[in-house]
Amino acid sequence: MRISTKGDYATRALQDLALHYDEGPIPIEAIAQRQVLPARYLEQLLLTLKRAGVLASKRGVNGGYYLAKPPREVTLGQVLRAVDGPIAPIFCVSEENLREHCSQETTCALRDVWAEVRDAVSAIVDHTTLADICDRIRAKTKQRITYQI
Amino acid sequence: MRISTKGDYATRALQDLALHYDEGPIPIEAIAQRQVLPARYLEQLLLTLKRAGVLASKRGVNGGYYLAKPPREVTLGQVLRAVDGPIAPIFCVSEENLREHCSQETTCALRDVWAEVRDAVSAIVDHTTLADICDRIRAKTKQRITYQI
DNA sequence: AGATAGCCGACTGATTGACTCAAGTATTAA
DNA sequence: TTAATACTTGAGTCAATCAGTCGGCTATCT
Ligand code: FES
Ligand code: FES
Repeated sequence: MRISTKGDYATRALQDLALHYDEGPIPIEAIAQRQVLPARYLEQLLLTLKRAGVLASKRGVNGGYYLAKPPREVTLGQVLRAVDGPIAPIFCVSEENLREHCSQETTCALRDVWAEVRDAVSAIVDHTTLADICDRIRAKTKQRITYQI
Repeated sequence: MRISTKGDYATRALQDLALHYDEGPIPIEAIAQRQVLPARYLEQLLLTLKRAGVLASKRGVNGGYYLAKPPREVTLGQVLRAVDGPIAPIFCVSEENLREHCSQETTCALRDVWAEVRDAVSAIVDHTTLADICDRIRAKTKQRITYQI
């Protein structure tokens, strides 16, 4: 039940871009350094995120990537589905793949359980937006500062 | 977010064993045929399940595998953790691995989300027992028969 | 003794994961 | 107009994991 580094890296990158929303395009290299991610690898992740409509980009000097929509409108679910596939833990409960049926469906109750799992995970990632992430980080940071003083 | 074939096959096999609880030891080959699974592969899965305390076995003629505990006391979580690793979607929220910390923890709100996901999945698989699975199957079958008549 | 069936370790092939690289194109600043 | 910047594209690499097989051993029952 792991998410891949793609999902990990992509969400970290988006978290970073959300924190720097309104600062114009941000180059891959800047994100990679702040989040400590391999730049050339991140490159292709951001590209697929762009193709998925989550990101937009600007080339050349002062170019970079930026969110195509405000942080409030981007969910983790969109990001995860874009870089990894569907959320479903097993093919026979995938939102796509509706044609392909499991041979044992009639005598198998596991399918229902996997569907529950899928729905539970979806419920979380589809309701958590980048804005929520930012809020949590700011809350954390504030708390840390308060205690430090 | 996929479960591997190990998790898939193991749960299918246990579902089968639970349905045939009280029938004494059941040979691998019988399970493999009923559930349409590769027998030699299933062999090693059942063995790890035995080492995990979920199954017991008897050798020789009329031997086979059987549940070490009644179906009511075996959860899918136990099975999944035995054949695949921990449920956590990412290493930094794994129940084990408590020493290893993520470099970015203080400026990363994703960790909390992955923890939510882990808890949501755990809640399902740790509360679903093989007995629940059997009940569901029997309910399904009954329904099917009712409609067929 | 012979048949059955689990136990154990090793081995393999294919796929996927996690990257890296080279060359190209658009944009801007000097 | 040239140079620098930075995204775009496609291909290539390397290792690990996955999914499964195989041979031989040991225990048990008839
Ligand atoms: S695993 Fe697909 S129906 Fe049981
Ligand atoms: S991913 Fe581990 S703390 Fe953010």
